[in-house]
Amino acid sequence: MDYNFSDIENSAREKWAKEDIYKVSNDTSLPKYYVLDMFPYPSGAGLHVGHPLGYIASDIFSRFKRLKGFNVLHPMGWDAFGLPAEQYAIQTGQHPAITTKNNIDRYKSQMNMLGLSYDWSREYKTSDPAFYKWTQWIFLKLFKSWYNNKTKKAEPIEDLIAQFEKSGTKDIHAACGEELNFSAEEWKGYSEKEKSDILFNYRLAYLSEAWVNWCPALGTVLANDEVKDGVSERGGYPVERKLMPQWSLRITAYAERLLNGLDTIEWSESMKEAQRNWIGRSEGCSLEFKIESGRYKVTVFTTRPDTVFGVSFITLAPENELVGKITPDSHKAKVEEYVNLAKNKTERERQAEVKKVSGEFTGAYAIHPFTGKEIPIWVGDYVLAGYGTGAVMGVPAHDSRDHAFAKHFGLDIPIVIEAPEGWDILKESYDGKTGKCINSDFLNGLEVKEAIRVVIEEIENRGLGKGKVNFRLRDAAFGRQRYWGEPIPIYYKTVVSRQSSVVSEIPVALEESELPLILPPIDKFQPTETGDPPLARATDWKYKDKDGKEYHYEYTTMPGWAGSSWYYLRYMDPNNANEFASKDAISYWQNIDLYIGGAEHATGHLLYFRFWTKFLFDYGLVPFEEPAKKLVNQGMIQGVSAFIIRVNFVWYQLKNIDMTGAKIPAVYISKEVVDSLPNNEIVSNEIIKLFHSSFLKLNPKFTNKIHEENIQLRSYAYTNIHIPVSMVSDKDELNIDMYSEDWFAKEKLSPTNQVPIFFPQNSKYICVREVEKMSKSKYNVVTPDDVIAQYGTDTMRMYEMFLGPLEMSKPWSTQGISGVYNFLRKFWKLFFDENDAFVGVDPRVDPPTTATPIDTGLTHGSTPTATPTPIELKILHKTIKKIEEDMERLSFNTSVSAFMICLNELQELKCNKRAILEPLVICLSPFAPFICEVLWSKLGHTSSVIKASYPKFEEKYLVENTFSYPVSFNGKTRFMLELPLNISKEEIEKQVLASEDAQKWIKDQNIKKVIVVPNKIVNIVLG
RNA sequence: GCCCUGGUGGUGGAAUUGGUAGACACGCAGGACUUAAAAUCCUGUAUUCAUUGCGAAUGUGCGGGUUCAAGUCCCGCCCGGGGUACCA
Repeated sequence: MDYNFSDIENSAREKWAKEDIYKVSNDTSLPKYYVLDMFPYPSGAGLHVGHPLGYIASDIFSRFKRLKGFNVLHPMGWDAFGLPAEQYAIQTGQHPAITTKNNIDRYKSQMNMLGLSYDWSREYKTSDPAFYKWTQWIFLKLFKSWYNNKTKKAEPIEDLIAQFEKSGTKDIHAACGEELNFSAEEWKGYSEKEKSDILFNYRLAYLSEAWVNWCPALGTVLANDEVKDGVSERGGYPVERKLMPQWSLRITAYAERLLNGLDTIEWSESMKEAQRNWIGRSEGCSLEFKIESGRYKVTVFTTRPDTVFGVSFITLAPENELVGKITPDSHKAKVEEYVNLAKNKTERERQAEVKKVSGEFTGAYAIHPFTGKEIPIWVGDYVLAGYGTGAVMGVPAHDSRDHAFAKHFGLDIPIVIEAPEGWDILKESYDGKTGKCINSDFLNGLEVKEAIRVVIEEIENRGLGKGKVNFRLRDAAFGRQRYWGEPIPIYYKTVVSRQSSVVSEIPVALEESELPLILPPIDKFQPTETGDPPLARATDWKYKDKDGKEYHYEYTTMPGWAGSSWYYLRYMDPNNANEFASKDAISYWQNIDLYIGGAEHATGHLLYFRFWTKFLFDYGLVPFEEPAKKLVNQGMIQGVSAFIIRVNFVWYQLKNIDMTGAKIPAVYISKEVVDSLPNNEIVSNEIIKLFHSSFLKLNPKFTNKIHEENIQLRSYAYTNIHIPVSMVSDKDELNIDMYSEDWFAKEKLSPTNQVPIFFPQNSKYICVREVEKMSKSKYNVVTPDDVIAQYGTDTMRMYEMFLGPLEMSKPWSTQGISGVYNFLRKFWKLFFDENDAFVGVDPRVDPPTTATPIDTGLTHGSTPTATPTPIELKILHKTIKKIEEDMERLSFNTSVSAFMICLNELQELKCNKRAILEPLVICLSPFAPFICEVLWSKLGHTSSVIKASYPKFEEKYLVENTFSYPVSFNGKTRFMLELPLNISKEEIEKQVLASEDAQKWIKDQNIKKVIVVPNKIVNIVLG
């Protein structure tokens, strides 16, 4: 009986569907284990071969944990809100909900094809009101909270209001936008609008005028992590800086906890580092400089207060409010011109001009707090408005940017640190190097580290500033001028101010009972003519109060990362209408034990979902501070693209069609062309750019082939590569001719269903191979569908694991897939005898004598007739142990090879004993569930192999009484010597030295030393 | 620039705590079966030299070092991948 993967898959699928095998219960006494994949945004392209890498790994691990007796939560859902669906809607008018649904269906069928063991009864999509009700609910919770720096947690805003009413801002240590000072009386005197504005300074979800990343092409605001190199991550459109009212989340309040929490979780070092850098904690102090005129003062933040005597100027950010206030009339025109110029620059221009020094003298001077000297105040766009105080003290001798600035404008460069050797004091910053203060009054002679401590003390004593910790992390922009997202549950109440009778709007939160605020239908997805977000188009979408008065809702929607910030909790209790998840469900499942997903979410999702978890923790809504104990980032499977540049093609008409009904064209490359391919065909990006106008990009199958064939150019003759006709559609430009069938005859090739593209000997071309992220626009996408159709799911699963370590990125290639396929075929054959019947395995004897853990669901018999030999048992238990160890460190590639080794050895012994093969089927089942399920039932089990128990490893079968010692001389291994295990070091040494082989190597040389490491090695040092 | 990663045969990769480098697989070469091909099976396969057999030397990006012993640890470089970028 041959290995027929499609029959096998069908029969296994049928069985699982009947038993609803992946259903997970919350109500169990078993220990829990939570394995989660980052849920995907279902894009139009479907899954490509890169997606399953993580899914397969987590699936194998889940199945393994189940065999080990855990109740495993392994769910999947959909991150359904997002930009692409809306962009598509704008272009086509098709509602994003429809596109999204179609895409989800496609994804789901592909996932099922991969045999992923998700409990689909827990599936949801973030765009479903039953789900986003709770996203809105958490938003409201944030809106109604402030962060108390004293208790280090979020607290209800009512408590803060109560304190304001009692004693104003006295003794309040809150995370806030700016430090405010008012008394209880003042607070009580404020208008409703003023109170609302003040509270926004403290709320964790707040509305404020903020500099945002505005993307005109997308018509929306983007978060910092959605902007790359000054352009939008999605689409690559230019991004500008714009001041506008903006919903934000006060993630900065959690900066310290987000940073410290990293030490408690098992994430890769690079991931933690990326988050640490993004949070960017730096210690230093604030320092005030009085301005000459006396009315104003500048506060700077510095990490190097020890260099305070080296300050020769102060620079303000162009956006700093002080600029307008302190600039004397004599300098006003020039300064304003500069400020406007700087403000109007796009992010990209600003970044591109990083190395260009620009600035303007304000005409104002500050007084040095220690020397009393006058210091000129400048404006410069190298100072960022959003970081620290938007002002820096210029220490040109010890900071490279200040140095460049001073040099450019001819300012003084006083040296205040003695440069130790190896430290280019003008160019490099201080990073743990040592140096002593000079020309610094009371700091003279002190080490940098010590000087920082002393000077901060002095600054604090004189009331000039205080030691401070600054974070690079900014609050997260939370509003998008978009339709396809969660509506923000806020409406705007109009109020008339008592004093001025000015009408203003106050944002008011919906009541919990009014949730969800449902996304209304709209006719067009563009912004309105007045520039309002698309939601302003919604008709009959108003908040009505008790008196029937109508107010408009917030028009912006939540960003893509809102739903994903808490989604992992919903799987625990997905249909709960009263809570985001019940307390019982959360306390059973706890946080994620293993989280698998792409590393590209390092500073986005992975930071936000830690933030939301900590927030929920503060209210006792979840009993843990970190959402994921262990995180593994699967590597990216890259696409390979080939570029054929300046080439003449010869075209052959399609004749046949393949089994799916599609025409399969192919490409032939002549021997001459291949022979002349440069060995190193990977040309740098520079060349690609140079030829950008004249190359044709080819489909990945073609590319893989080029990749493979180049390796073996010597024996290379011809290759045929499938290539979609659409890919060569610009054939006119490529001078493509029909080619005759004679040519095929001559070349001994079959022209059936092939479109040959011929590279004549004299054509000029360059072939370039490029490895990059798979993307539809790059024509380098390979879907798992084709691979599965050809080799089956079990092969696909094992092959993706066999490619290499999970975390490593690698280009996709099917080179080597036959190794895995052959393995499964041979494994299958092990169960059948020469007559192709499933009698190869010995039957069991009726009636059962003893119960063993592996005979769950057995219909007949229990004791195998054939007794396994010690060597067979050794092979089995060696494998059981190895797989278990590899699982612990998620080393799936080595487990696959362990199975191969095991099979090779059993094949050698022609072993077909039930006692060996039955446990092996269980071990292999997480990797190749289909074949194992079918073999399992052929072995006589009625229940699924999924319900089996992982075989118990028995050390006793591996015990050896001899060890084969490698004996080396001066570190070089010369021969092996088999010795008993239980003899002493001295005895080993004696026996080794006495051996014939050793004598041959020693001859008359002097033995200096003999190192014996029991069970490892013997090394003899001669000389 | 800074931070993180990685660099091992023709290829993907293995070597888990410093202890036989190259497991496993692909590819390739030779052989068996076959009219032939495919499939399958067997043998070989790091490099160089030697080859009648035995062998020998070199070898984990480069240069040093520690050690009886280094792919693994230390110092200094080079190259690839990812992140970040006036963060004071």
